[in-house]
Amino acid sequence: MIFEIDFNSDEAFYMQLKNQIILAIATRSYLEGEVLPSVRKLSEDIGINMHTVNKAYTVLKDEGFVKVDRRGAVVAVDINKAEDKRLIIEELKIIIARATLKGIKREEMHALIDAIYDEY
Amino acid sequence: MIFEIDFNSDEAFYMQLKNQIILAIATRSYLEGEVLPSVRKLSEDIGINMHTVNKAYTVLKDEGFVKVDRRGAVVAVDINKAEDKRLIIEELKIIIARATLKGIKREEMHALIDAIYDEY
DNA sequence: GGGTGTGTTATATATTTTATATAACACTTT
DNA sequence: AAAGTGTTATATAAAATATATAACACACCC
Repeated sequence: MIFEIDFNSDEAFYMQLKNQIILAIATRSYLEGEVLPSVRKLSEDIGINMHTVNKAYTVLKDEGFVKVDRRGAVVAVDINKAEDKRLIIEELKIIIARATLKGIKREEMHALIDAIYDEY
Repeated sequence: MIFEIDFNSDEAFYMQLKNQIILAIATRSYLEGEVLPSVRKLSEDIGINMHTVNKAYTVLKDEGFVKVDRRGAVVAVDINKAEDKRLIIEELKIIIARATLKGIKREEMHALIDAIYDEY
């Protein structure tokens, strides 16, 4: 799996990487129990600092997507945490507010959701 | 309409305000053509700096939700901008990746979407 | 016409966040 | 033993965020 940092983006590097890893897990590019690349290896591959990769891994751990031990960062999704779900719904409200105002009707949104779920 | 800043949140003040204003527009608390509170008034009301409110307004302008003239910031949603839609879809992919991993199934997501659309 | 209220711009300062660099530590695996 | 893990510590630099004070150009109203 190749991750890529957009150095011109205004999104923080660690956040870009975190999101790409979440997408990789959702699309089964990484399976439960698999070990992510080491912070040193990945930082070299994508051209950012080791500590920035480490921050991405730490956030992924805090958000319940991986567990980290001496072997490395292992995919381990912590499901059914009420707090996670609440946060997701809050973010959904905002993005759908934007979507409605930008002319995305309910039916189109459902179609988008289905298309995305089909990839996961 | 009352906006409120969570001073303990790790989300930037201008971003909190920006999102609350978008929600207010989506829920018809502010209608097309209405003037938002002045930057000075609103900054006093919610307890943050004038320039921070101004930044929220500027971002809302850049994202096509208001137009700003000498009268103030007027609600004026710029619909059907392809770039806006593309960005929304990108963000949807990430949030739905998180949702699926956290156990939110397709049917539940559709239900959530409907519930949110019902409020708009 | 003068006062008030707009957004806007400029300058300055302080804090926090982000990113990088180097080094070392404790532990595991080979 | 050697190499590879995450982790911690320290340091530095740049960018983002937030605040403060002041002024400007314009619109509106009494």
